Amino acid sequence: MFVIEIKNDERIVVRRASTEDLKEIVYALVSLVPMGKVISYKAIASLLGIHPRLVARFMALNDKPIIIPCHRVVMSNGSLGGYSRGGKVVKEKLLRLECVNVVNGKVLKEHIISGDELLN
DNA sequence: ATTTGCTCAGCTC
DNA sequence: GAGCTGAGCAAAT
Repeated sequence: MFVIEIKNDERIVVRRASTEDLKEIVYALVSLVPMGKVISYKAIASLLGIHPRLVARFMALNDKPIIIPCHRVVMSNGSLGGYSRGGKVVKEKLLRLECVNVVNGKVLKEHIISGDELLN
């Protein structure tokens, strides 16, 4: 993954994406997930060619708790995964508020979108 | 459904 | 630089 940067003097530089870059990109992607849908850590990770755990880490760091809907990111098998602010219980409640069905601690398949669908 | 082994970026020392 | 720790994954059981 690379980023293209345009400097003030109009020079263009291409460099490998730094951790900070990736973090921003991940947040941007997550905020694209619509209400009533969720996406997996893995889907995001494979879009960017990074490890799913790194995506999870970025969620945990989470600068902007409300603005970035990290509750819409779940495990690839539908299990909830974690949530730093209140745990799974809160995460599940938030999802329910958005009309996402959670059964036995798992999000139903129909709500899970792929990376491709996200980029539509 | 549950256990097991793999993973790799970040954190700590 | 080496070792530990996960908001995970996938295969085997």
